[in-house]
Amino acid sequence: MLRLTKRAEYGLTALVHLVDHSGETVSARKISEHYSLPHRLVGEALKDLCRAGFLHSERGPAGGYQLARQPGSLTVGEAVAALEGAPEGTDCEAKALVGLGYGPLGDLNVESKCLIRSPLHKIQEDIWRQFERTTIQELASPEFTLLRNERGTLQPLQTSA
Amino acid sequence: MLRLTKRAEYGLTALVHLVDHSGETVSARKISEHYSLPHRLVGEALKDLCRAGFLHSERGPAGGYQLARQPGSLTVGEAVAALEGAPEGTDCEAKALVGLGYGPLGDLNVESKCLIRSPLHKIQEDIWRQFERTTIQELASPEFTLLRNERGTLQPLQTSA
DNA sequence: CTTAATTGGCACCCGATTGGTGCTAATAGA
DNA sequence: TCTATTAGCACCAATCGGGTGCCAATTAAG
Ligand code: SF4
Ligand code: SF4
Repeated sequence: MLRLTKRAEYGLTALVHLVDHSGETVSARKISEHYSLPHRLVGEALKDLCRAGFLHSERGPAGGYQLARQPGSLTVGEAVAALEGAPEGTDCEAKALVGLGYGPLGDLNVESKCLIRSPLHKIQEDIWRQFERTTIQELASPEFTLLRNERGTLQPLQTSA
Repeated sequence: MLRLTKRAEYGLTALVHLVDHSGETVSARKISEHYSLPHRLVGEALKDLCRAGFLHSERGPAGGYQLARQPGSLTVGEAVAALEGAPEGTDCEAKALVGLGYGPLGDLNVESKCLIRSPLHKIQEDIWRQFERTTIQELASPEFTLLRNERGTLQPLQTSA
């Protein structure tokens, strides 16, 4: 129920690992052994991410992968879409308005103009919007989330205890 | 990929329908016919919601279901958990802190203290947190979302166009 | 009392999805 | 040459999920 595929999980794990080892060239085997994952599947996920242009690959011994984009600009949504496909084209009038620049981008509540009243549809939209505004940088280093919310209502936990 | 089950979809649809027909007793057949859904599955979903105590049921002809709770206090998380099960017990130290009252409830960013660095886990948590703070009232009447965000950064879309 | 329409509960089937592997080619360092 | 890697794709087996069958219990209507 409501879970990402293993392929997506492995891909995101690999991405986080590559963020943490920025600059290095890491092979699929290294990553799979580090997290005790089936190395062939990790390889498949990395291939997907490479095909999508998120990684540089190098063959041969001492080959492997590197990040090809800034981790702060690569969103979870893009990664998941590359790994297991984006949800079917959910285009409606409300969404078109966003694309045309009406209303503030990012955090606007599209639901207020939702036309087809399918609760499932709205929820899918909610999830996907969250994916598209979450970067793998935030995934790897949660402290970056605070930056994104500088204008929001979120407050860091008090560690005084 | 990353989708709710049909059972959850039908259940949420039925809940929204019951919100819109508050006070009435609506049968599974009526709902299924209204939305062109397989009526047996809608029935199964309604049974789940009834077992969870979210609905009152009445048998016999002219029987059916009614909401047993205020739609503004019944969250999507509760409904989905009853319909297709909650995610496995994701309890960690960071979450325990929330339960003990450290930090503001609701919108705090638990990730800043996340111990096990599994990106999948964080994402599941993100989604589930959103579920738990979304009520079926908001699902049925999006304008209620504005109320919830009165202190937030969200702005309603300009309908001037 | 009989009938019909509903909820309640559960088992079962079948098709789709998915986790995982096999196999082969291309690349490149030692 | 040998080996370790990526690239690509097909394929299998197990699980999951949508949907149905079946029957009992309940209750309104005739
Ligand atoms: S959920 Fe509503 S607002 Fe969002 S794309 Fe679908 S119809 Fe449009
Ligand atoms: S995602 Fe992190 S903070 Fe949330 S429950 Fe899991 S370990 Fe705890």
